[in-house]
Amino acid sequence: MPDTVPPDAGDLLEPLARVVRSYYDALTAVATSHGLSGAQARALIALREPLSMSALADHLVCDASNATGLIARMEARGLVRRDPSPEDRRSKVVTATAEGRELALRLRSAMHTVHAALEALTPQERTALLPLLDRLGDLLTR
Amino acid sequence: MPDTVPPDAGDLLEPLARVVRSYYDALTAVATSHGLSGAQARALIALREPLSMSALADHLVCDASNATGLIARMEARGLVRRDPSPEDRRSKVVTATAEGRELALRLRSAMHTVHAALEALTPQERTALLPLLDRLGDLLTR
DNA sequence: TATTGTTATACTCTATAACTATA
DNA sequence: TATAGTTATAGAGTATAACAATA
Repeated sequence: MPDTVPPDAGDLLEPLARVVRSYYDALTAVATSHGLSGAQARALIALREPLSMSALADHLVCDASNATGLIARMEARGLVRRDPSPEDRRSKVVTATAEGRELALRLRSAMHTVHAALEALTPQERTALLPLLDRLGDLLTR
Repeated sequence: MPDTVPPDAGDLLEPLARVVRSYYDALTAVATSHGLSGAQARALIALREPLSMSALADHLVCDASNATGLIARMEARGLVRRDPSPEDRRSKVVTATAEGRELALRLRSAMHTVHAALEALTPQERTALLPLLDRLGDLLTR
């Protein structure tokens, strides 16, 4: 008779919170090491493809006026550009500059802290973890 | 021959990010539904026990002047109290009021979104998840 | 009339520097 | 001298309301 009493939800909450915190700490450390706020890092990562101001605000889940200020600061720093849309003269297209794209690349690749932790798992652990994470994500977002 | 090719770290990153995002969304939704900012919620949760201003700033990992403004706003709202320390006349002790403690209770118990998702796992899934979360937390924080 | 983006305004969070009172 | 807390100041992120240009 193995001692496999299933843990209750409370037993899982603490280690889950620890994983979440570590994940966020790693990501914000990367952003600030490149002199970016979290909001700016998120915007830059979203700008893989050019986006209109409203599409960007939707993506960042913030008000359009907020996006205006955010992008204005990033434009002043040379990370993005705002061009008039050729299709709709009300609209503007936000594009990452070469410098912005290069920084975004470093931001993405510099998620290596989290990536390395996942690499350090054994193949068995990885195989076991994947469906559990999928399931948990489904449960949390439904 | 089962198709158990172990997933690489990239395969795990996306579902992990989804879990993390859902977790944070749930927590901030709880805080804002009670009219609290994230910083205020964190402070209130930290104040299970009375703390000095500097101990609170340490806990929140922010500057002391930041804690002054934060606690001043919460004090104006009747959530906390600042009393002179009887031991060190330079120091003040921050204590949650009855209203603040009641709100903190609701904040803690209202983590039910995450809790419910964990409850919805099968006993087998919970048993499998716990050691993996522990291991991942260790890898991320070391 | 509705939409896109901006400006004006205001509040919170955050930090640095200078200050007071106390140790 | 060093520490605890505050104030003054500044900048970033956030939202609401009002506005111009365009659809």
